[in-house]
Amino acid sequence: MSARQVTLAEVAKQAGVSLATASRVLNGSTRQVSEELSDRVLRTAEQLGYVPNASAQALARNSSSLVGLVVHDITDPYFSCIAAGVTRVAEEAGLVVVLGTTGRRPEREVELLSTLRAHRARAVVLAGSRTTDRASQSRLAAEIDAFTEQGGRVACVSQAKLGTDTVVPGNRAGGRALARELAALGHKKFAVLGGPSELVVARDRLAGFKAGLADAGVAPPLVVNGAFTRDGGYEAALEMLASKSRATCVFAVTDVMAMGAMAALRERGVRVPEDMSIAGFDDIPTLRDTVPALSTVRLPLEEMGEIAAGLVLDAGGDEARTVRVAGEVVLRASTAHN
Amino acid sequence: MSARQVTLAEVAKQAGVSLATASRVLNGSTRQVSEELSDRVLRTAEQLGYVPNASAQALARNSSSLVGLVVHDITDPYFSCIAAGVTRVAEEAGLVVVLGTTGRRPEREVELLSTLRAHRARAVVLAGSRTTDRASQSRLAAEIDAFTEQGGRVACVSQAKLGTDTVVPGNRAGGRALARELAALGHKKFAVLGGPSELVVARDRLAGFKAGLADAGVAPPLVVNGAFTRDGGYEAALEMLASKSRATCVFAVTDVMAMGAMAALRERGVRVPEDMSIAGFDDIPTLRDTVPALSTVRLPLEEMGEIAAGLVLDAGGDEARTVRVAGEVVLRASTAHN
DNA sequence: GCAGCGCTGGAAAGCGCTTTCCCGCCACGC
DNA sequence: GCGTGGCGGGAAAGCGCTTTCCAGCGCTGC
Repeated sequence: MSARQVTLAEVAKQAGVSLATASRVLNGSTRQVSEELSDRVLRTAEQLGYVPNASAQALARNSSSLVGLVVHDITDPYFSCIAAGVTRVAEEAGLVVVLGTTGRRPEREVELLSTLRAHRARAVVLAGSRTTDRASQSRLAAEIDAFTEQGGRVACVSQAKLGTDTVVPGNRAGGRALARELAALGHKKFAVLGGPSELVVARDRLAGFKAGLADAGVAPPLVVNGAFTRDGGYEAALEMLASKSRATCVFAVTDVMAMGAMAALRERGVRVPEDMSIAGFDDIPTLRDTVPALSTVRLPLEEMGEIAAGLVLDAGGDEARTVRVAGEVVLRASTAHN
Repeated sequence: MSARQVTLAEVAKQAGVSLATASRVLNGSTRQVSEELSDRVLRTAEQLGYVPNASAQALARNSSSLVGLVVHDITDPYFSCIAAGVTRVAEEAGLVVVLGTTGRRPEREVELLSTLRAHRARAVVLAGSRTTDRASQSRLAAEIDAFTEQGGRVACVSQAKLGTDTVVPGNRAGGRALARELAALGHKKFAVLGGPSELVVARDRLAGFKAGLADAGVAPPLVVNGAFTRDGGYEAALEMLASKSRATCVFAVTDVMAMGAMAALRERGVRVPEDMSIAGFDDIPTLRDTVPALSTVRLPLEEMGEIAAGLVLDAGGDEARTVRVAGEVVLRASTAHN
């Protein structure tokens, strides 16, 4: 037990140099160290199995090698893809990712940010979807300020307007383009399975979709709201069916919701796409294996994670940068002509 | 900018007490502090917005509030479910989860463990699958030793024999039970899409499956190895079809592989389950939405994550504990009588 | 020949917290 | 009345590192 951790001081003594020199060698400061000493230090460090104490470094430097990542639910493919992108970039930069999950509770987001601040995380990627709730928005904004004032950087995925770097998917444009293509298939009556009305992402996609229908001269859709999850889609689809709407095409604002909706349709004996067409949004990887294959608006999820991590990691200017990524409509077997 | 972080010293001065007292109040040491002072400290801390510096605490206490979680690929539902379980428990315990992804490279696992050690992580959950490669095994074992000697705890999911706490799913038993049930459906010729031959999990499941077939007096299966991924399953299935085996039932050692295999069968016009039955292992959540629904061996993935986190977080005795979780055969639409 | 410079090495002052040690105070027992 | 012990409070010594500051040295340039 307790084979006391090797410290820099031990390495220095062993190598016969000062603490300062050892530190300079082992972390590559701006200062030069003669090759001879440098070698000696490197060698003894190696031989003693020296591992720097990250907490001590963080304390001395007043900045750690931690990058925060806040998501609602890591089992949701949307988030796990973004997480993959973020971790890849962070790990390449020699940083370490701290994963926080909110379970979709806005106050958890604030707590997590505060924890991350306590840990002097260098940066945070907020991948949760923004709500329109005033109170939680302002608490979040306060935490973000506290975080940035302390020298940390914050980037958001798909939630602009917080004064931070942001990766914004073309939610509105994607919804609009999708609506047009669906209308072009000849559908006249649409339904939308929307997310909770306070979620900005859901609202944007819905608004875009409506605009697209309007472009095509099609009547506004029936809108049914549900939770932003697979089960939410399932419930919403049942409700839609119960409403006796005559929709021939339904748009779920999220692929996960669409999956739930398809399950509901299947159970009720509604054939896709013969009886009803259905489309989602995001193009999560699991879509590849659904039958029929789901039409959707493709978002480069992992890449979005990478971009967010990139934004948050390179110093950048003072002002908030925004990177827009376009969604691409992908029609597959789940949507047919009407 | 730089609204210097509030320190304990400032709180103490402001409240008119010593550093020691402030510390004792704000972290609940064994020592008592009079209610009056305590109140004063609490109040000023609140009012100044004091957030303790986690690095400093970690340094002073020589132990942090970090818990490591090492997985191969966070987008794989198997791992993301385990991750969900681990994060839930960790967050409840007021700890913070550090996510590391290996991309299935054993040496990455060692690197990550070393990083985690540098951060003085309190514990680590290794969710990757163990390989049989000697060299990487011993390097990993060395890192694990270093980690535990430094006071950290390590738990593994599904990889026993490393001298650590372990959550072991009934891979062998599950495979065996599945084979029996499948044989009971009347199938005589089986194929198995196995993972890479050096993965212990894959081998165990395969071995169990073979044993089950033997129990039922059925001939040994054709085994095709592929990567432990969706695409690996796809490729393996194609290879199996090309081999002209007369198998009527195929077992993929992983649900993700089974998904890929189903895609391959679909493409080749092989109907499931009419032409061929197929079963997987794990029961990842996405299975709910495949058509036909996939038969599998259900593992309580999130719970396994919770158990692992639980093991690693409560001190426990010195000796390695092992928790076995049983797999439960779930027959669904993808398997039919022959 | 000497002031001045650039460069390398080391001493030491922190970084923000925890915890030991010590001190003074009070209640108690004799 | 005084020694004792318990208890609440504070001073200060670290925890392991980074970084500033200073000392020494060999050069260059006038």
